Amino acid sequence: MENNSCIRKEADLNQIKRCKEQLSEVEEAVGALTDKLSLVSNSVRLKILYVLQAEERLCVCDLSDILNMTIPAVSQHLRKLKDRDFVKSEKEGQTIFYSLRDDHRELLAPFFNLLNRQPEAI
Amino acid sequence: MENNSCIRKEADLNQIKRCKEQLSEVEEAVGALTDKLSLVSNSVRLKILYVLQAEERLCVCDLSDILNMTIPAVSQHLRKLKDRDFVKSEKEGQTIFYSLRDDHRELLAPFFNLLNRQPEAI
DNA sequence: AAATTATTTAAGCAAGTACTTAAACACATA
DNA sequence: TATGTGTTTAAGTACTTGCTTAAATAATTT
Repeated sequence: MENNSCIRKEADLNQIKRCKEQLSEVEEAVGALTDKLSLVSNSVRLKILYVLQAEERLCVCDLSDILNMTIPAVSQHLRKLKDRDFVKSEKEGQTIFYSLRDDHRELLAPFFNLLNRQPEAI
Repeated sequence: MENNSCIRKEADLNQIKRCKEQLSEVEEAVGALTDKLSLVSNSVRLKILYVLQAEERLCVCDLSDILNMTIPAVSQHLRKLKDRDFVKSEKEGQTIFYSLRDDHRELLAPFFNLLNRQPEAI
């Protein structure tokens, strides 16, 4: 990617410059946002977040049953969600309960709202 | 995934049943939402959407220059965005201009708002 | 201490993603 | 009609993802 010879004769160079500047300002924010969205854009993880929002807390075993998935599969999703501060865990005996953290409620709120409407709304 | 023998003795069966029911109601919506989020969760595509929102319209060549990527790489992202009704295209001579569609403005609005704040906001 | 229960971790693999390069296509101009 | 320009398409490939199964860990019960 060096041969930028493609630029049209009629290209608006000011527009291109402006876009580059605008993008450079949000570069970091774009990375932070897509990092989080890539977690939420998985249907299993979105379901986990959705039920946790409704139920306060659930253990790995509960989620495995609810989602009809193996324990390790669920556990691996939970780890990703925990690593990115979407959920927290608390141990009680040998059971580990997961619950939503407040960190990303603002990001998640519009999604939960959409889900609670008709599917056509999306 | 059949051996559901894991269920804890102390499991709240009503809670699990309730969760399953709630999930089955949003099943379709979850699929529709994650389908769209998986597009937006790519930083190149989010940048494309961001500049299109600010600039009304841009051609493939402009975007290639703005993003510092090859033309085919950009074109392939645009196709995905077009297939999912995020953008539309209009031909003018041999140049193809892309612009944002209104279809998913509601989904995108919170992201653009976040990007226009500080990176810490995300 | 041994066995059981709840969970995590690790290795392996099939599928998906995003790029690259080369070729094809469509329109415009010489 | 040949050449150049703007774009798409296709094939190949490196990387990532999300599952599976098996083994490891940790707390509880026998």
